[in-house]
Amino acid sequence: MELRNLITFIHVAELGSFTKAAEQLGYSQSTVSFQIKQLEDELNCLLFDRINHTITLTERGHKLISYAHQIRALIDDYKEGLGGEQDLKGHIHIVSPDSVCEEMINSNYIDFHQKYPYISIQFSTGDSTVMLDMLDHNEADVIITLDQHLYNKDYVIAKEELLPMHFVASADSRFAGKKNLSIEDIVNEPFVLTEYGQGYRRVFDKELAKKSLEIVPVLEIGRTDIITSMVAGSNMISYLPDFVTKPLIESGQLCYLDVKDLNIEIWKQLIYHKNKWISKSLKAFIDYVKEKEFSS
Amino acid sequence: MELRNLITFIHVAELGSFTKAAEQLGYSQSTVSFQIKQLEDELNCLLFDRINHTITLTERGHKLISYAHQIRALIDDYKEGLGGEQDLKGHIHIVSPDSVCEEMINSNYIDFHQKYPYISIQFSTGDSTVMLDMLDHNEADVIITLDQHLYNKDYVIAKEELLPMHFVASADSRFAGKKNLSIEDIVNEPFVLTEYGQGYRRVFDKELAKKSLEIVPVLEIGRTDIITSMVAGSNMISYLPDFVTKPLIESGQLCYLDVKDLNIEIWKQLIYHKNKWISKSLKAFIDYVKEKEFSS
DNA sequence: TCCTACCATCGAAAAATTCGATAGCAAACA
DNA sequence: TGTTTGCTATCGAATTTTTCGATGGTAGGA
Repeated sequence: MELRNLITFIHVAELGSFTKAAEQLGYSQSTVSFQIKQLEDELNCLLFDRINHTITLTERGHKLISYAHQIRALIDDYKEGLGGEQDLKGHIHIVSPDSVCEEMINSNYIDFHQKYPYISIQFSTGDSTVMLDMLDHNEADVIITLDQHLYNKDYVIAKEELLPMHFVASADSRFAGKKNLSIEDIVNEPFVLTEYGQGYRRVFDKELAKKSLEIVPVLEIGRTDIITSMVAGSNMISYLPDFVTKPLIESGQLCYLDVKDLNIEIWKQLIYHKNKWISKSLKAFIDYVKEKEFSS
Repeated sequence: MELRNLITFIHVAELGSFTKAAEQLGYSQSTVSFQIKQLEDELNCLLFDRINHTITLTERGHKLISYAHQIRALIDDYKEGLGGEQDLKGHIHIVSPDSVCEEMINSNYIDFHQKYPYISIQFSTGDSTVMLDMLDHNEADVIITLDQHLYNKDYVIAKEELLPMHFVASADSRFAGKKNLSIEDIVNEPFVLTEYGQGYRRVFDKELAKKSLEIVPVLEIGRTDIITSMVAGSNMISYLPDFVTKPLIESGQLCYLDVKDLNIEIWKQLIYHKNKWISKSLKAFIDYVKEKEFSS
């Protein structure tokens, strides 16, 4: 049974005429005859009595009408739903480094939820490798990386920005206020860094390696809030994105170290897979993140 | 949107694979690809994400699944309903002369209703001309005629029988018991007959005309129960089918007149239009009438 | 009686579906 | 590391289905 035939059937039944239905549908009359016959053959019963060139629904025809209407209604319903607001239901999985995740939840998520109450969001954290893998397996809808500048024809970069990075120490560190520090000056200090998997950590190590240097941190931990509070209360040094350290800088607990000779570019990138179907919900979310999470 | 594609879509979604769906449905894999693409093109959205040769339902795909299931369920439901008992719902319009109608209602209808409680029946009365016209306009499902033997390639005679006819008078009529009456003996007596439209009345008049005779009834009335009771209580004569007069003959209120020289054949025929779709209900009814209303 | 309106049917034309073959790609395997 | 396997996309050809126009028969109205 094909929908085309059911639609024709509805028209014929409503107009009580094959000919009129054909006109209305833009078919030839013989086509309508054929389509109805097709239905009748498949259902193995007559849908219309044809007596003296007048057609009347049979009992089964009558019953089919009601089913056909329901079917058509379902399809219309679905198609209408496609454009409508209720398309803003759904589930979105976003994966980002812990720091970004935390910031998002703290600053923006409530707003978003109020604006789109029917979109459910799953936040996960992961390092760049895992995140890209998740994109490849369609396990994440979008990811946010803090890493070197990524580019790959399989991915769409929805938005990106260069991320200021700083060495930070507690405000009363012996390096506080010193100008023109070199990386060599601090390379043997106790460091607390994010785990190696984290994008910017890897870039950091690699850049040091270029200078034949290596930093072995005394502590590695993903949670940047813990790192900053540790740095603030000890003589340890860390290397972190500005948005992480800013609050404690402003409150005077941390200070930047003026190290100029390490040239690292860390990008914050909002990425999804090029083959990903962007639902309305997802689009809303991406737009939201683009606007709120990225400064530019 | 065609149903074929929706069905394929359901299979693909359930199996999570174009290839497996193709096997299950007996299509080639390319056909399945094509069908899904067709759906997607029509709906102007992706139903599946295809990332690294693995497919996952998109949000819209997910929603479509639920609609598709509903649609399939409706169709299955209709098709199942076709064979089942619930097909024994319906409405039947039977038209017959008043006498037959009355007999049916009195003797058989209750039985039928108990056997098929969901079939609603409309009894109408009409004379032969009207009844045949109703068949031609699909206004009656079946008719029962009391008339000369009817035959026409457009009609199906479901059953027929020759109907004994008698002249009747009250038991104390001066003709009672007389043997070998001639039609001429009674032609000028007061007659009460059914209306002219009634089949056997017309046959009767025509047969008389062949003998250059005419009977002008003092009363014409369709209701045969009234005719018989009038005849029983007066000196009037009538000409009626045996099944109408039998009860009063048996109770001794009426008697047959022994008129032999009027050769009339009246048939009781159960007729429907050859193009009429015979629903299960209608078949049940026809079978019932064949068995109960016809002696043979 | 002619004319119009209606549906069924037929063969031809057009459109669609389907298939098989092929390619590209990733994952599993050796 | 290279090979095999399993998956989907795509292409052109073959096939099937759909559609059309023409024709025929019939009923009803003018």
